Amino acid sequence: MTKNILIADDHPLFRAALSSIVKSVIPDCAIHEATDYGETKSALGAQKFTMLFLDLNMPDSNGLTDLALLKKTYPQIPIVVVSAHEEAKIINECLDHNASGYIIKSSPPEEIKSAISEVVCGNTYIPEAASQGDSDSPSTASLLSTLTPSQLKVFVEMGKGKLNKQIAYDLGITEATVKAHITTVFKKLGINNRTQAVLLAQEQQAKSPEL
Amino acid sequence: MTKNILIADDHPLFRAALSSIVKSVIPDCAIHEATDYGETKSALGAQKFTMLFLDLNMPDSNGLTDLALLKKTYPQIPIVVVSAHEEAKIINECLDHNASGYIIKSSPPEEIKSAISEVVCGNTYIPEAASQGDSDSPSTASLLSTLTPSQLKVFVEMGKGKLNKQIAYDLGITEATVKAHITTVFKKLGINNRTQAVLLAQEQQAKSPEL
DNA sequence: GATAGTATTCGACGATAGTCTTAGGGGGTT
DNA sequence: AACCCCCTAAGACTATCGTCGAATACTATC
Repeated sequence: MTKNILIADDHPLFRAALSSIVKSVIPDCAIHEATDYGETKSALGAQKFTMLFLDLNMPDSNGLTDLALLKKTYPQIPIVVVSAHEEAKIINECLDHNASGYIIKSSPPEEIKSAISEVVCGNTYIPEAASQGDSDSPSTASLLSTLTPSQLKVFVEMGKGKLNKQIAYDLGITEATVKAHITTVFKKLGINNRTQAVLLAQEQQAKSPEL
Repeated sequence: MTKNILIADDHPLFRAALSSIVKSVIPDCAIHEATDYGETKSALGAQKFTMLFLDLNMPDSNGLTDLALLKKTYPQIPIVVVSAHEEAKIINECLDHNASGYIIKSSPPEEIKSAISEVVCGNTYIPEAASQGDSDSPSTASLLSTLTPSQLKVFVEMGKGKLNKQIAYDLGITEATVKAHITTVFKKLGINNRTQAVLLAQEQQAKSPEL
């Protein structure tokens, strides 16, 4: 069976480079590309993919929140996060969100190859930089990963500064339902109003800044 | 007359280096140091200073917002912003806030010396990197600089996720007054609710990230 | 001194946010 | 079947937010 693979990155050169590496590891595959988060969502909705390479630094991306949202929507698709960052914290937060792997953009092609090989076999690839234990307090990322898909959607929209009424309209649900989700989200995150939610959402975005 | 000069930076080595340069340019001066934004405020309140070197990346700093607030509180004290950033946008936003100069941390000592010389003469020092014109749309920074001191204080507290009641208590005014300020701030910034204000405040902080 | 503009202050009032309770339908587990 | 969780949603209620009008005061400019 031909495997559909989606590469989501706003950098054309990097898409091409990653694409050629993927083809060398998996000759029997069809590679699709997305240049921003919107295209990524559309592509995932249009057809089935067996793997997704996701850059969290795309122009319209909400960072780790997007990873969480995609993973909730398509839990069966392995997601390999692609980023310039090497910090163990960020890598671990991605893994908290059940990413199947993490590729540092500056890695040598050989390392990227082995990472892809691991993931296609169903394993998780973790760069050496993330080996240090990081289990002090429940990270924001792990808190966010306890949110259900609907709760995450509401959280994301709330993080954009929208009113409950607007969120309800955009998501096609009632304002009462939005409020219900928000109340649950607040309890799960240990906060009690929406400005703190916005601060949390921003904090997550700050962890995946531009190159 | 002995000049009191305040160096606010969280990096001990850099404070020492900058201090020695300042002394070489102005032998007749007393140099004081602050390691975070809180200490900076305390020092400015305790005695008069003739110049302030301000790092916007200190741990408890709110970035450009702090610069605006300090400049509103002590308009007569020349402030030289010290940062690792070289982007013209950021530099221009600092100048929009009436900073008297901008020193890029990686600059050679000679350039720092000439910058200090300019500022002590009452001139404004602008690094070459900021020469490009940048007059497309009214920047957030210039919008923020239209806020009065009281309005800025409320805005900063709001950006921390506080309730109006808490802001009122902290600033020693009535909740009604806080609300009135907030309404004015919203109109000036062209927004209509506090979550968008938080997003703007975060955006300002994002422009002075860690080294 | 008169005037205009603006900052600061505040109370009143409508709008929005958030909690709690209740409830029906769907999916999965034991 | 009984149980649990998710999604949805309505009603009622409190809290918080945000706007408006109005009073005072501080400019500044004529």
